[in-house]
Amino acid sequence: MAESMKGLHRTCRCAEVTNEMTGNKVTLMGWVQKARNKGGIVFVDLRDRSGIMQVIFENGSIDEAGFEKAGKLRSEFVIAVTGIVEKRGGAVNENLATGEIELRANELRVLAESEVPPFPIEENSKTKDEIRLKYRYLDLRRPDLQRNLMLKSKVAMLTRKFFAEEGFLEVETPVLGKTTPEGARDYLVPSRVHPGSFYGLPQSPQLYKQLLMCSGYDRYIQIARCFRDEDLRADRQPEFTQIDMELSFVDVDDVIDVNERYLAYVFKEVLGVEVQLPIQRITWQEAMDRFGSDKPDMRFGMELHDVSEVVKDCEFVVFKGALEAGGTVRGINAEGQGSMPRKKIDKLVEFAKGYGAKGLAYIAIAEDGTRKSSFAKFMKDEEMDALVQAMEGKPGDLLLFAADKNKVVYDVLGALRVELAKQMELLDKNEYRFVWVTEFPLLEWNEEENRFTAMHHPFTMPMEEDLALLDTDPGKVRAKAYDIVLNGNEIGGGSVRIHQNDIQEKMFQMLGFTEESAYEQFGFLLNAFKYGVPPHAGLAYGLDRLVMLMAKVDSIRDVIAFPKVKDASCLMTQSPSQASSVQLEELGLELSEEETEE
RNA sequence: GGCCCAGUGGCUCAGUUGGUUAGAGCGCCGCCCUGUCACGGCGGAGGUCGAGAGUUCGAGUCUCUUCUGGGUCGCCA
Repeated sequence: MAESMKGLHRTCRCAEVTNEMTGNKVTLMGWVQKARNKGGIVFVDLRDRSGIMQVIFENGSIDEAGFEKAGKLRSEFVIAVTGIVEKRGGAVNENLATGEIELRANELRVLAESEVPPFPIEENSKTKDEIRLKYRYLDLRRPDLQRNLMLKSKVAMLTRKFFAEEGFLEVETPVLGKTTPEGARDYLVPSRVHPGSFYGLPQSPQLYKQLLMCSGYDRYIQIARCFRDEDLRADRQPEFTQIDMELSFVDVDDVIDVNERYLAYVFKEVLGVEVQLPIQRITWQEAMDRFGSDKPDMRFGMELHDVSEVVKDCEFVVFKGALEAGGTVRGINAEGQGSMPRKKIDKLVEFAKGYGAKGLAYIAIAEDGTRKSSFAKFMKDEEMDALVQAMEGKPGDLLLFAADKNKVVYDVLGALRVELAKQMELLDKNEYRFVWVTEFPLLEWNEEENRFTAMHHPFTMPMEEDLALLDTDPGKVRAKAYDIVLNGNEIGGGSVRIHQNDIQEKMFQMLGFTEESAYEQFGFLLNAFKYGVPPHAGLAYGLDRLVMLMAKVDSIRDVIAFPKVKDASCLMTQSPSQASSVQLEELGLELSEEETEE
């Protein structure tokens, strides 16, 4: 039976009781983590988000009724205990911050009883996600999730503090906005007042922050909710949070400067990690050539080697064919993996096929220097020697090669490099290696739509020295766009924006917009730019992804209080759910028969 | 939309070439226990093996379909 807490005030949280408070009378409130009833004495581990305090109930310290109540405590009961902080009578528990003390209870109130929870409320849960997410309110009681959310809160707090001190203003932008077909799918919100019309939820506050620059706000920041109706991943949720910023009268270096100081500040304050400044910068092209990825993990080597020149005269049709088709042959050296069993290599080949490879050629070098290779029979001995040498292959190494169009070669070897690093245990979550990737291509050819699309977004400024290429070879134009990459994860990205009408018009042309369609979608921005737009640039971080790495967890769900599952539904609330016919009617919406049957 | 992995008491798992009554640990319930903290002792309850169909004398085990969750490719300006 639930009792009232009337007349009681919580003194502090459980683990905020210190050794110095010995002898003090305190009142603690929290959840029963564990009750150990020894018959004449009852121990209770009392838990709240600070941690655990052991409470001891003993006849004499507490009245008969209270002692009897203590004997009936069960896991997850919510209780209030008043008592005296004492040095422990028994052994010290070194696993607890409060391990040298305990609370001798004088009074106990059961504020709420609890049913037996469907899974253990404990650290390092082994319970499957499905159950944890259905009972997320219980899952969130677990210390690791509580730590993650506290960490996230701290990061957000320090972010606001840092940027405020740097002269940034926090401004809110609308969640109900204009839908834009470019880029990710928007979530649509039907308008009741305008039947048949829809708001779009923001994929990011991009256009609004540029307008704020037009309006003279100079340095803007927002911790903004963003929405993308795309498929989920371990590091992607349909609803997520960006640390979004924009600055006026700046160029690439200014944005990078303030942001690397920000990262150093947050990592120092939160994790005690020193980030060496300046953070290394590499161009997109270099990232692709060396790591096969635009978000290279710099914690290990295993860089790509272009061996096209070395194999250009060989008779191996796979290499020959790729080169003749304008592609390249590149390889990586998995050092010390030369004795990898055939089965495991076959798995790597399958893995590579998942990234578009037709196959994977390999040379395994045994400790005695003998080679096993999938393609030696097509090669002269001296060609093999040259190839191994080009790859810096030593006895005990495994050399893996992809031959194809450049994009495929990059994708395959880039993914393979990371996969091998995982298998070889080269990835240490305590190591934080940042890198700026700069000079991204401005445009990307879209096979499906048979046109260029913006790699970043249509307002990204081309590099001045490449402007002439817009007419001759648009695919080669580099942009003033940059990503901040941490341990192989894109944690943020941004660009200098176009603020010149002629360049913006050209850009829209390249993307296949007519003047009308450009104005229809982005007219408010283009008009705003007619009235004096400062040069501006910005950046946005994925806060959840950043915190995920800081918390050293593998899923973004572990740093979001109420995440969604793979099909973007919520196992706890059962959202999304059907709307009533009254709601639909008000919105002027009608469902097809197929949809109503469900 | 494609591919891969998993689904067996509340939780985590085992279950052999298809073969009697499906097991374990933890948790739960009852009794006992005054220094436990992975408490201990004794006793007990608890299972449509995700669902459906098929093969078979016989299916947790094999086949097909389907559902749920996870990972991933596509997608994510």
